[in-house]
Amino acid sequence: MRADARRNLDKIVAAAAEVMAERGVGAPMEAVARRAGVGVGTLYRRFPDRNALIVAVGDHYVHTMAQALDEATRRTRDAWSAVRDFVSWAAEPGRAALATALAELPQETIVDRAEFARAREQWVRQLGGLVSRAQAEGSMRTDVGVDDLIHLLNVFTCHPGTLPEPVAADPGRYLRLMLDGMKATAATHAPPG
Amino acid sequence: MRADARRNLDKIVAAAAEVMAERGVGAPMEAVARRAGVGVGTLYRRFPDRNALIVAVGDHYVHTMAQALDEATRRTRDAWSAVRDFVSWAAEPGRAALATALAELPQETIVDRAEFARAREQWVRQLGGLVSRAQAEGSMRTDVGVDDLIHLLNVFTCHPGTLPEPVAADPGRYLRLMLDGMKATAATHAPPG
DNA sequence: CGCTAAGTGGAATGCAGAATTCCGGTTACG
DNA sequence: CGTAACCGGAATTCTGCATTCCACTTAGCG
Repeated sequence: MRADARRNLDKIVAAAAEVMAERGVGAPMEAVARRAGVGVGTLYRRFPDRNALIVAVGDHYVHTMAQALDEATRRTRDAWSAVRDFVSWAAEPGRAALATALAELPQETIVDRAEFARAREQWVRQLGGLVSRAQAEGSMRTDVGVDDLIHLLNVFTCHPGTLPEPVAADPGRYLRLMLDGMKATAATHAPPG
Repeated sequence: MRADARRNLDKIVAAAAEVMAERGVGAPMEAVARRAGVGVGTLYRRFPDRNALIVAVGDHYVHTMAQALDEATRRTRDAWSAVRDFVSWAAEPGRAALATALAELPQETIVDRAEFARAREQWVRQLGGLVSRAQAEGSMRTDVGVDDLIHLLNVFTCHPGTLPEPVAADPGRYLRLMLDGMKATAATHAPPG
């Protein structure tokens, strides 16, 4: 594969991640091409159909996510701070793009891609471990779980286009509000059941 | 106006509210018609264009909202509980529909409808008063405001289609988490500056 | 009960925007 | 330099929605 082709391919995946975050996985192929600074022809040569592109974005996402989680874990002593750090990182602009894959793909095509599933499962478990530790350390409510965390991450991070503008502008602020609600001291209500 | 026509008109507004909540104000007219159980012809006879329909939905929304707020305020002594009550009410299934109007209309057409603007302003102010009282009573963080509350309501209540399924299924749970994060005791961070 | 104006559904039409193809023109690199 | 690998984007086809129109029903008056 020629060097320039390789470069374009990377640009395309990055662009696709961004565009799909903004407009959903069904975003026009041409929008992706334009954002990547290539022609539609180039896009189609590399990714025969939309699914192929989605798969690429999904892989990219899962990989990046796991890596960030690793770092957050390694950097901090207490679990709660690590969770906080990771969430803040994930909410940063540009990261948003990646989450779309996670949010919308399950219904599409990636689910049955073993490799993707495994990678995703890995970082979810990793985050889950952190949550458990935080709860064991008594710094996090026990009536919320990893899934809640992930869902909320998705809510504030996917489809920025459908979010009220101020929220889209600083999802981190709201995510942190959410985290404050998840702290052990914040619990006011009986656990669900 | 014939009785059956009247019935259909009501069904249409209700359906439009639902559909617009799910798919945005630009939702296909046919989808609205189908949901309402009428033909597109009927829809167009009553509402010559999309705007007319949006206006109807918007009015319906604002009116319902103000009323609910009234009740919540009247029913409870302390402001924080009233806020809680109102938010819970607004998150109930079926209510979601209405919020879209608020979230997307300003850029569209309704803004210049004095009546709508006034009604909206009224209930926002009303909720704002509640928030101020809650803060004065020391039960709510002072680094968040009415706008935050409204934005979050919109996030969890509009476009249920773009929300992760569990969140769409019970937005109230997450909204309450959020409220817990807004309680005075939950503040961990310096107010934004 | 019968009449008719009011009301109805949905097929038909027109169009905007997106998907996908194709190929004459470039460019990396042996 | 030569050429196989790449490009961009015009051209064409496809899809989905808005909007119109009219033959068919029905509420409700006399």
